[in-house]
Amino acid sequence: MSKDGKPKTKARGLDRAFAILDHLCQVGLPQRPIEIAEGMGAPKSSIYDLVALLLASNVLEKIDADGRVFLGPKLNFWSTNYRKHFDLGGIVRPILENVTARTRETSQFCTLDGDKYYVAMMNEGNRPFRISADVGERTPIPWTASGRLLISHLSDQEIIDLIPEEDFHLPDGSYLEPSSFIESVRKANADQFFDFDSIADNFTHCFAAPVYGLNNRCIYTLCIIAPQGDAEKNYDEYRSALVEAAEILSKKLTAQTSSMSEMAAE
Amino acid sequence: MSKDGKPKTKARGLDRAFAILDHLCQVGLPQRPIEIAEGMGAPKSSIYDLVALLLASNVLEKIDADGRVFLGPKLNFWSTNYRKHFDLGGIVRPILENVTARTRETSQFCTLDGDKYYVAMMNEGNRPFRISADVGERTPIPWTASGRLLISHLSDQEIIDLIPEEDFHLPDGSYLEPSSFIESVRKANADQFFDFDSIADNFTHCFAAPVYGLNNRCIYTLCIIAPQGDAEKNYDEYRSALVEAAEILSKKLTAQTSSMSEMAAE
DNA sequence: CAAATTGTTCCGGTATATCGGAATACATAT
DNA sequence: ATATGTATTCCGATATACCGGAACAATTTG
Repeated sequence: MSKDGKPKTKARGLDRAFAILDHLCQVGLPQRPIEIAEGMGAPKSSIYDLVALLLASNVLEKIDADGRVFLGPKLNFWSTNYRKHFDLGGIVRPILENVTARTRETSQFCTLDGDKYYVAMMNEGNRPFRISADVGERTPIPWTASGRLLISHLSDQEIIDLIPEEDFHLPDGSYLEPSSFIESVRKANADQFFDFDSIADNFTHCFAAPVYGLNNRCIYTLCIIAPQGDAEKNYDEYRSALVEAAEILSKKLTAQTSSMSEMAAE
Repeated sequence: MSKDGKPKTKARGLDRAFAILDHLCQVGLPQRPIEIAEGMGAPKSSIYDLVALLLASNVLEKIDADGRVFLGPKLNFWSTNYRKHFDLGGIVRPILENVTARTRETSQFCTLDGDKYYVAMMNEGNRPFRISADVGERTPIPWTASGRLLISHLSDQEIIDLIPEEDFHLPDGSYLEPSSFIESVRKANADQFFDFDSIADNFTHCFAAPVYGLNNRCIYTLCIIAPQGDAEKNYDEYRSALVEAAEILSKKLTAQTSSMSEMAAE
């Protein structure tokens, strides 16, 4: 590290490679190596190297003749194995369907990726409307109801450290005080539930219930996105549907995980 | 590189990291770093390093207090994005269900990972029985009907180079001559179809039809696993059901890919 | 067709990742 | 407790990956 402000340290290939994958997720479209390098602010030659390596292992895939690449089939292979063991998909899908059947609203299965929230699975309600966040799209934690639950195991300081300053600036331009955000986190944890009028639009209401994994940490949430009128009218009904579904899911998922580690321990 | 037979070259972190993921897929259970190192025949200290890095980026996940790790939630995030764009899942699932509805047999969606075949999606038939290969399990290409189609774009030499010698030894102990395997590959390609009595057991029959991607390469297959009696009785019916489904799927998937690359090109 | 611009490959110096082996921590048996 | 065995961390030498910049190729523009 040099004496002035520039750390000037070489980035590790692994981290850069993963950053490429994250970058492509964010862009959501195939890109050429140079676009990736510029988009990430990374050295060109390194990105060319890494893209070639990732193509060779099929972690990236060449999409067109112009050299654009995107997430590759190897990821599908790994995730097929991941999902086989935790069986997200098989377990979660019917539960979402059940929630939507009971409430007729759009239901989602959400979790964290680093310091962001994302929707891992979605089940459209009977009268679908444009949802703020699409499947797989990373969204600032404070913008979401689920976010309150997903970080409730952290201390105040850890929360402050985790969440980037800019994520407290809500999409409507207003600023959410970290302290009042943390208050809502504590309340969500106490209630094992959180709901509020969506801050991404002004006509929907979000309900979120925690799904617990090992050592009772909330690792996923189930949530419902409903028009505010419906939400008010059916509040108790929706809330209990969601909480019950989340409890069932917690049991099923922890059963999975513990049976797997027992098998590993022979 | 030393003078005797030992190349003695350091492995690149990326490749080893990916090898760790592949190894865990193969084992199918959480493992401790030392088990991974020994299972892969890799240097211990390197594996400890890499496992720590992969844990930090959530590509691996700590499963129990003994330090066992397994595929992590980051893979789920990436694959959520992968699947969102290619929408395997959304497109393939109903097609498999349709095939199974028409034939009442177990249907599968298969592809390659490196020099091995695997089942990426499965739909159990109305009277399920134990299938030879589970979802996500890597199987030698020559053991499968789909394998013939998935490599049919390769030259004879490329096929020989790709497939490890030992994969021509079938599970029943017999040896399949590469030349006669290649013959069956060429026939499969000409027929755009392949079927045979399963070589993993002696009571099922496998049908496979090609799903084509860009430049008309067979990148996936649809297949049916049926009891031999049923297979014979309903041969034409099953075959056409599968071929029709595969054609529909080819169209849908290529439409996806090309629309994506058009968007990227603005 | 030349010039300018943009995209890709090549190359070499140096920061650093890999890996053998030693040191240490942990677990189990004596 | 002590001994024995196993798992993990630490450490340092050196092979090599990363990256700046030059060379080269492709594409667009005048």
